[in-house]
Formats: sequence, structure tokens, C-alpha cells
Amino acid sequence: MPHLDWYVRAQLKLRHLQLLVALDDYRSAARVAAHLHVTQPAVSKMLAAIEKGVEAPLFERTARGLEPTEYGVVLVRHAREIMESLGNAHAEFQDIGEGRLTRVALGVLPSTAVFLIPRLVAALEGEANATGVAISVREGTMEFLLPLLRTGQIDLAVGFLPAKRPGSEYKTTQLYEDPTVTVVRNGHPLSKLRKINWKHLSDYPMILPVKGSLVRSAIDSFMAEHQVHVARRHLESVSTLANLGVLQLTDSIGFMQEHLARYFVNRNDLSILRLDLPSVTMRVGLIWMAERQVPPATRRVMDLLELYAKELSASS
DNA sequence: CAAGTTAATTTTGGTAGCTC
DNA sequence: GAGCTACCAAAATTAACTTG
Repeated sequence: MPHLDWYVRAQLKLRHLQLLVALDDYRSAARVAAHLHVTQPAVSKMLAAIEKGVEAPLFERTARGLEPTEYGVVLVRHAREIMESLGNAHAEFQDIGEGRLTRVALGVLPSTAVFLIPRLVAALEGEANATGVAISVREGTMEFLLPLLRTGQIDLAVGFLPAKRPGSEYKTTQLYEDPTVTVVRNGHPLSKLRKINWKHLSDYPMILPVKGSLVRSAIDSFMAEHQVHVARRHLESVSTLANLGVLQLTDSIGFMQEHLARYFVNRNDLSILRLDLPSVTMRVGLIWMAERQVPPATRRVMDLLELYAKELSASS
């Protein structure tokens, strides 16, 4: 499909995306035509033009309507995302127009999402004055968040700080340290043992962060040092919910930041093994771009997060 | 040479008639 | 009934000229 990229950049119109989404919704050219206030042939022709452009059939013509092909499903999904994202622009325009709500876009790690963010949002909700802050949150690994930070799609990241300070494009402050712990389902054979040593881990499948991530490399070197054998069939995942599900359903051993693990333990979802991973403690902190000046709203969010982090480490 | 006007081209949508 | 092709018309955009 050599021309798809070019076509999408140069030729594909918003009108086309509308059409694709409507076709998927109605599965009928005639009804789509009515919805878009055009006639049926116009719909038919526009679809043909898109299909020619992307060089792939997008909808299968059947006796009583249209059904998306595999290609169609993919393109419709992206079209929906774009239309939705564009819809958000309207809300943000209003924010600017009203001149009193500032949007702060945060990027967070799964391990920080569950306890820092709710407190932040609750505090901001509570103040109820006109010069409020609207928060938007994205979750992902550091590899996902840092590019967003660089391109300005997020203003601030709450994530792992690199071990050394290259003193470069990012500015950081440390909030707290988060050790990595091993977690298993309640009633897991290992949780019954009085004494666990590292060799025990070799007997069970593991869930590890994806290769190349900060935590993973730390775990890998720790494992090598303690000669723990990693089962060949281990799961690589940074999806917190997937990990939780797998852990509860199987005898897998998972690695999690302690703060997140505690959350699950408190809810009686998981158990923490009595094992220390001393060299796999992550430094969690705020990260933002050095060259961009920090607007007051972002400054406030940073102050609040620092405050909660302090309370947190004081109470634990 | 910039502003304004006109001509050519492209895009979009419509109708009619046809096939499955 | 549903959709396709062929052909037509209107609108918008772009290119090509004038002109002060």
C-alpha cells in the first residue's frame, strides 16, 4: 500500500472521515446520504474515491447494505478517533473564550495514577472558585510519555526519574521513592511459605514490564545477580488491569511499584511476597521541559502533587 | 509589482437509467 | 430495494492575464 501515507496526508478530507464513520453507523448508503444531507450517488462516489486513494476495499457491497472490510474497520476506528479529538477542540475553545479555566495535561505512570491523581482532582474540585484548573490525564510508560512531553501534548509528567542527571532538556523534582515488590494472587502457594528465597520464583511464570523499560532493566540485572531463572513463557505487559487479571487467574508472579501494590492489597485483590528487591527502587518525580516556562496553573498542580507526596511518605 | 479580473480546472453533488 | 455508472450542473479553487 505505497500511497496510503501520501493519500491520507494530501487528499483525505474531514468530509471523508465523516462519511466513513456514518457508513459504519448506518451500514447503508441511502441512510448515510440522508444523514449527511446529500444524495445516495454522492455517497457511493465518495466512498469509491477513498477506496481508490487508499488502494483497498473498505466496505463490502451486499444485497441489503454495506459491511466494512478488515481495512474498513481499521480506517473507521482511526476516523472516529480523529472526529472525537476534534470534538474536544470545541470544549477547549470554550475554555479559552471564557478565559478562566486552564487546562493542564498530565502524563502519569500506572503506578502513580491510582493514588496521586485522585487526590489532586479532589482538591481542585473542592476549591470551586472561578479560576479553576481543568486536568487531562494520559497514562503510559516513560517511553510513551517523554515524547508527548517534548511535543507539548502534555505539560507535566509524573514518572520515573532517570538514575543519572544528564542536566539537559528536562527539569525534574523527586517526589518519593517507590520500591518494586513482587505480587501474587491471594492464596498463592508462595504466600503460605514461611520463608521465601529467590530460587522459589523460578518455579512460576512471571509478568514483566516490556523490555527496554527502566523497571525491566533494573529487574533483569537483579535477576541475573541472584540467578533467578525467568520462565521462557513469561508475559510482557505494562497494562495494570491485564496484569491484575492474569495474577488473579493464574499462579503468575508480578512486579509492581509498592504504592500500587499496596492499593491492591488494601482492596484484597493481591498479596505482596515478603521479598526485597533493594536495587529496584524507582525514584518517582515530576518531569517537565526545561525550555518551556511553567504557567501558574501547572505550577499549582506541581505544588499540590509535591504536597501530597510529602504527606504520603510521612504517613507510611 | 501588487491588485483586480477573467479563464481554466477541479470538486462536489444531482438525475436518469441500469443491474443484481 | 439497493447500489452502480454515465452524464450534467454548480461552486470553488487555481492559473493566467491585465492594469494602475
